[in-house]
Amino acid sequence: MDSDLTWSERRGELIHLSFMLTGRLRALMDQRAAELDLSPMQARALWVMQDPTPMGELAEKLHCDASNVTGIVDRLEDQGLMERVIDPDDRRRRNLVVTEEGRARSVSLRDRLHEGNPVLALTDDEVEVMLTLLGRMLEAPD
Amino acid sequence: MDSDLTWSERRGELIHLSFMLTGRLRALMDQRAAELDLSPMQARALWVMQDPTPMGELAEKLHCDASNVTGIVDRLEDQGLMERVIDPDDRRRRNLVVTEEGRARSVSLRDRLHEGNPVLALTDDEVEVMLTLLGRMLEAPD
DNA sequence: TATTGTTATACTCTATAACTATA
DNA sequence: TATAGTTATAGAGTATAACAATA
Repeated sequence: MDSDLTWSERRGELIHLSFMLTGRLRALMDQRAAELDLSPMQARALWVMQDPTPMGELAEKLHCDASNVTGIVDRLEDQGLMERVIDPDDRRRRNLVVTEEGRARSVSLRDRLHEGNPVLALTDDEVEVMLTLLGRMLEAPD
Repeated sequence: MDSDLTWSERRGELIHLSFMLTGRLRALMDQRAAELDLSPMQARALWVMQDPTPMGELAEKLHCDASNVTGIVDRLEDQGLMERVIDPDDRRRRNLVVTEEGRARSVSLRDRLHEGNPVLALTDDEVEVMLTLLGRMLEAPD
């Protein structure tokens, strides 16, 4: 069916454009993070964190191996932005807690991510539509 | 104005969700790339390339420093996926050309990026809307 | 025995600065 | 002098495998 081919092509185009947007947003995030002395992964850790979060759970949220999280959290701890707290119920587990300073840094990052964000090109109505579509794309399990 | 505050919050939510989608798409890209023996940056280079592209232009498209491109292209050349061709009009310039094998690898990657892509959660009509909105977000200069 | 997290390793990515060769 | 690209360097991210502590 011809129209089917067209739909397929449209989806291909959408996938391409979504990766182009991803590249832009990544560049924006990394640039703003660097202004705040945060490496890309440190920034993403602060971005996705909701304390308390065990190391392994943070690894999942960052889409990387658990062994990497050790170093990333080490450097965040060095900056006093995060703390490891041993879970009293399971002493193997380290619950990550964002410090007050870490939360302040996270808020600064969030504010800076508005400036120059491609999302600002949308009208208010389009923002609503986009929120709905993003919600549908993200509701599927990871 | 109250409604203004709401719009601002909506945009904040949209920015947050767009970065969550970015994280998902990055993980998907890196995973599929690895299956094809491509590092994340090698995959992105193939993804954004449109030959012939000088080194510096590829650096811009990858949002990274020009010095990094040397190594990335070295490794792509090692795999026979790309070639440096000295520009006859300006012998300082190296034009990058994707080889036939490189193009095949690129097509494989594109095909694999459809499987498990969050974009598949959208209906055909929603895809059309999303294409329009993405186009508006990306039309502004980088 | 299984799980949580760390360490060791080798490779890739990263920006900065100094360099080569062309223009 | 200016530009295109490379090299050197130091730091950060990456997966794999082996390990420690705890369950």
